[in-house]
Amino acid sequence: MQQPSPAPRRAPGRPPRISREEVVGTARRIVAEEGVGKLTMRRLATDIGSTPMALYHHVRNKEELLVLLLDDYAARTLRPVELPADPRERVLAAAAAIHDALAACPWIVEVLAADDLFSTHALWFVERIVDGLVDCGLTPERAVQGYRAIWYYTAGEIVVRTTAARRRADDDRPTYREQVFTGLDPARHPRLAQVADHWEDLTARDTYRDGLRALVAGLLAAG
Amino acid sequence: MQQPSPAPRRAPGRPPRISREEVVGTARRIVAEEGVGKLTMRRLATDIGSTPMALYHHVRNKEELLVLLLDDYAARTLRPVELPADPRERVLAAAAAIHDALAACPWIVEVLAADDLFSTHALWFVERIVDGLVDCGLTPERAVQGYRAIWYYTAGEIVVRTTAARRRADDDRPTYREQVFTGLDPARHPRLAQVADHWEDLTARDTYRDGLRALVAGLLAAG
DNA sequence: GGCAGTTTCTATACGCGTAAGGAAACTACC
DNA sequence: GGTAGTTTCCTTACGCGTATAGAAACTGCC
Repeated sequence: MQQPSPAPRRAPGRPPRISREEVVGTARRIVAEEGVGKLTMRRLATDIGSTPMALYHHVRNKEELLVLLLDDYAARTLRPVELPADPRERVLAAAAAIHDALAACPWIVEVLAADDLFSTHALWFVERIVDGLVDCGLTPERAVQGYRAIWYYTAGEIVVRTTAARRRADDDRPTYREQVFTGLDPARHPRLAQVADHWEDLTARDTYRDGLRALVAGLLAAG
Repeated sequence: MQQPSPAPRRAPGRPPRISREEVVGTARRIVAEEGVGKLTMRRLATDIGSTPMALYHHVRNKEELLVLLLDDYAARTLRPVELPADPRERVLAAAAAIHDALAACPWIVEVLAADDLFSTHALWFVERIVDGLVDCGLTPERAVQGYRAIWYYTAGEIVVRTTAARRRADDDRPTYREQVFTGLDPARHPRLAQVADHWEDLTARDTYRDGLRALVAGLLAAG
């Protein structure tokens, strides 16, 4: 009977002085304290007490670091919670939970544009969404497609809104939207001209849940 | 009776040697011939026969250049077309037209995350969508919110899909998705485990129009 | 002609992400 | 102990976007 493999025999090669956890943890601190704009590989290296290129043995590149940061964030904030018993409401609540968690930390926007399963720690919610859709009568296949539609809608909402907000922030010139509406020809675009005055208010309003409800209703009706 | 203002009197200051149109046009050529990855301010400057910083008098920064490029692209491809008479089908067709045009040039993804009105030249389609929703019985306000939901869904679909594709392209390691699914615990995530095998196929399928149809149906039912 | 005023272009420099290559620190085997 | 192999770390360097400062080329007014 030989030892299977978990022998704690030291690995060959130079022993590491920093760990992936330390990299991610320090990065999280920098982001939390000074914003994602201050997170550079060079800064991160000096904070850890190492050199920039040393980081690349623990993290493939900066993008992967950001993905790990998002995963870390999800692990800390996304916890299984009490969800409604009614399946449709369960879908809505799970999607809204993901949405609100992501919307609360707007720095991940670029990472967000990642994939449909953005984090292991969000899997619980994904499961709840797919499960709820199945309980509503969808086939598993259609439930997955429904989940994807919800994810597109959610990710799109966050990406569009936060990048628009960011541009407004570091940019004092008039919005592209404003330019469009001032030069609007009521003859060619009567509907838009009609709502031009309210547009700003309408877009400022948070209508994520309304759209989500409509999307889910449509998905269920189609299935 | 004095001349109103369109006197072609030369403006003061050093006469420009390059124009914004030339900048955008050359940028378009580079992108078309060698891809957006080859478009750098330095390369653009040498192609024009100028210096990098000279570009910044005609374009605020690279992001604005990309926005202009997108606008230019929209101007060339988005033309008013024959749309269905039925208002709901009109909404679907207009949204799909925007979607297909954008999906066909995946380099704009970051720019896409811009705003709800991404280009003057898409206004015609936006008008058609809002107008169609009103004709379906929505109030103008709800029609605008409906348009925004459609835009979120559309932009999200494109952003998510193209960045996922890009990552797969310049990355031979297993997908994050694959990693997640291999380590999936059927006890905790029965639904996901159930569809794990089909997931790859399901996500490869283009379900944009299905989701769009569901979303619009839900929007109309709610209004 | 000369002297503002205005606009455009150029030179230089900074910090960024990271590719390439070599030095350093360990294990395993002789 | 010596040598080979392996992993980690450091040094250097490249091209990127662009901030800053000043030179250059024009107009209008004296």
